[in-house]
Amino acid sequence: MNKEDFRNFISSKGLKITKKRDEIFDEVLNTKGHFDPEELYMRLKQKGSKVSRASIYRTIPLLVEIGLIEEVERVDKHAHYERVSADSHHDHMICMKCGKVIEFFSPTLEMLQDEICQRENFHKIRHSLEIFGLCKQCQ
Amino acid sequence: MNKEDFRNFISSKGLKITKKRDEIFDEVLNTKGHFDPEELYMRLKQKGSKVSRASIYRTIPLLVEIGLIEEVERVDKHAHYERVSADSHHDHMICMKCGKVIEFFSPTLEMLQDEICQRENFHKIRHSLEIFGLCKQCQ
DNA sequence: TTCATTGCAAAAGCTTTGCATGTGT
DNA sequence: ACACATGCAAAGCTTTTGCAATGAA
Repeated sequence: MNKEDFRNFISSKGLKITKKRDEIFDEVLNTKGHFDPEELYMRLKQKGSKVSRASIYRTIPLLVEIGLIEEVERVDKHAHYERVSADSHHDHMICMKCGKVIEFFSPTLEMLQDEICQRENFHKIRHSLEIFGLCKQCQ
Repeated sequence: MNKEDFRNFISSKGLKITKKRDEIFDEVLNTKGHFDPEELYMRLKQKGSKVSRASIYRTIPLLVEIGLIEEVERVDKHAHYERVSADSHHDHMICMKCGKVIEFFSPTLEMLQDEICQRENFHKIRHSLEIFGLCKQCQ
């Protein structure tokens, strides 16, 4: 996923390539870990961008549609997103008190899932595992 | 979990056993599957109850605390709850073509998760595993 | 009597939308 | 020029809260 893909996608939908969309795309591309719309907005503001919250909210669905990000979880009452990176799948532990998200990856766990799917003749494409509980600090 | 437990819990917290709390408790006890606060409110209204939304919102945390229900997922932008039934946890395979849901349970998988959480000092309360792909028929 | 509880309506917080203006094609 | 995009402020929704009245212990 690079800017070229993004632009082709935008064009092919009959939409327009604009400065604001570019700024948002770039910022998300540079983002590691989770973010919510407000954080994204603030980060752009700090960099001197003049985007509005409305544009953030209007662009996020496009980024989801093109597969750049996905909605992870609504911890409190707002949405959280995360960049999809083909090379680094991982699962999540989510603290029910402070909302912290701990990413982890377990090859054994992945293999186990593959086995279970084989047994059921289910062709696995992707999965999502979220463990809810209390982080070290909040217990 | 029965009304006796509920009343003891309420009393032991120095709170009061009221008609409204009873009504809400009864209604949740009779609920199968997921619900959100609005649905619960409407169902009570239809049965002639005079509860207010405020009481629904104020009582739900008590029901969560006593373990009658748990927050399942914020699908859209509002909270969803589900009655806890100790005997039947399971995970899901979801067919991306026909939408079929296959439930499964793997003790090994559960144990593995417990281990991972221990390693991170994360106190696990619940989890949700969803595998997306194609079922036997749809491949 | 004494606090907790309730309902109401107002407030709060996140997200969406109408509209006039601006901009890519 | 035309259609889509943008910002702003207002509206929408779910959830929370202050307050006066009510009710349980």
